[in-house]
Amino acid sequence: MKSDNANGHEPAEEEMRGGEAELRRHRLAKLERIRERLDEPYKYAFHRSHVIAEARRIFEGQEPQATDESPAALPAQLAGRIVARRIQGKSTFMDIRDEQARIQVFLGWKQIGDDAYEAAKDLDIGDFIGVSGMVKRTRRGEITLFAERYELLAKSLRPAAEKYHGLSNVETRYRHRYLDMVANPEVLDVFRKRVLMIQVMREWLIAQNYLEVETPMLHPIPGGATARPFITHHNTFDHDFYLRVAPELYLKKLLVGGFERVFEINRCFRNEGVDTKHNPEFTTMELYEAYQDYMGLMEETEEMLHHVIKSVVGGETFVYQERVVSIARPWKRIALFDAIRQYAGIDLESTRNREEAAKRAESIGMEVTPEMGYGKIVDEVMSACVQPHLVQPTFLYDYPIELSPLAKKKRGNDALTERFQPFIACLEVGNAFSELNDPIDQRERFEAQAALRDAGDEEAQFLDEDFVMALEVGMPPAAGLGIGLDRLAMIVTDSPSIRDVILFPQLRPE
RNA sequence: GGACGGGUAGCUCAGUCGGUAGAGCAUCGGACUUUUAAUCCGGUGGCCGUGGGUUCGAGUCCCACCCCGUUCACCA
Repeated sequence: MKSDNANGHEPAEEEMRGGEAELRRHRLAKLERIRERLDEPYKYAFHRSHVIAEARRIFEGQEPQATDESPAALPAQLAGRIVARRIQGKSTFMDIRDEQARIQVFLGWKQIGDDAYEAAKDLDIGDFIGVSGMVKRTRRGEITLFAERYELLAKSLRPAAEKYHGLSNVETRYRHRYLDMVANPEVLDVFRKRVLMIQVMREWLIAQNYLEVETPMLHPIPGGATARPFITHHNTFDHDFYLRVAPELYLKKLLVGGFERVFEINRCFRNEGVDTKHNPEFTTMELYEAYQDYMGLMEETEEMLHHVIKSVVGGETFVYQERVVSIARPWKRIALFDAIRQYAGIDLESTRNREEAAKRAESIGMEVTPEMGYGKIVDEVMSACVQPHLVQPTFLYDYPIELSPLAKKKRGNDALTERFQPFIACLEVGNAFSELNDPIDQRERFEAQAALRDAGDEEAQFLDEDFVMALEVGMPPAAGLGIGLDRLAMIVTDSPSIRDVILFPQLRPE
């Protein structure tokens, strides 16, 4: 059983072209030799005395002064992946890396013995090894683990990426993220930041007495956002379901049921285009707070985002794509129509007539197509003329009612809703409003959406009877907020593409 | 879906006017007992994204298609 299972008839070999197969054959031959020496190349465990960063830190702490006679040394057993190797006759230097740090390992023929030194020739870049010895500095000052013993912990059969340029092919980086992480360890930092960001936000919400809940991903009726859904099928019900486009309606049903502060951090799915700001599945945080309105929530949102971003970037300013962003409070707040007047130079508020709005948008060079309604025109002007100016954190508020079928009308202005969106570094990172809790109004809004749908708008929302029924049971006044966590992760990690902050972004299947 | 750019060795990339497909790194062999992008000598490694076409001859020119990126459209 030991030695006759590694000689090369695996299907993987057939998929490889010449050079790659040859590199793999070399490693398989080494694997074979290792087994012949009765050394299991895939170990079960290894006891580390320290992680590498810790060993380095302790060693640096006990280093003697330059005048001191005896050199400092730390006995240690460390483990990691071999990331570089410099063979020099009867001595060899290797760099090994664990999750946090790297360290140089010195293998000396005299120190580890002839057989072990010879066997070390079957080690490759990419292998995991465990090494016991003393941490000391070399003559050139490099902190180094001088090996007394080493053992192979796991053999790598695939060649490593180029040591200087690394792996830069974006398709390979996204399709095989593990290769990206191995070749470009700074990628780990991006995802650590993303994880920290979500963790800090969750802790903040829990500290504010929000209850974290989970609502369905499979929806009989897609709701809570204007978006095209994915369709899936349940076999025993013999019924189609939709992957959720938003958790909104379920979360509001929980307010009806009696919870007063709920949030959910989870995936949403939208069957739409893919680009640097959109992945088919993405992560949002949605919260709902009873007895609150949008202005109160705006204050809270600012406090939360400020806290989260500061915790992750370590200060009140950071750079996103070469522009300096300051999150110092208070953040700028501007009504959507004021922003349009200011940045686009046109007034879209004084008319609610679609044709007039189209004419004014066209006057500043916007293209307006026949199927665009009033709300859509406003949205387009905002995206084109206002959004590019919102480098510093800014809340836009009071959106036209056409764009917001789930938001409450603005007090004293039926044409607007009490809605706001936070923008940071010109990215839309969220959406919030005073939640519509009038079931009659809500039904009318859904009916307006149904009319849009009949007119061919595939993204218009469906009438959700159970949701309207819930409102009829009675929902307290409330404000709700959604934050796009992938977008926020882009901002705090200075990533130009959403794919850089999603571990396994969706690509066309090979 | 449109426009533009890209796809050549395991990785990073050259490839001129259409004339035998290259480099560095990795890998293999040799030298080397303190290197760190180690160095020196020698070798292996190619469906040039796929399929057609033009041509005596195509990595190179033409057509179609596939995949990736950017951007526009749509959206968060």
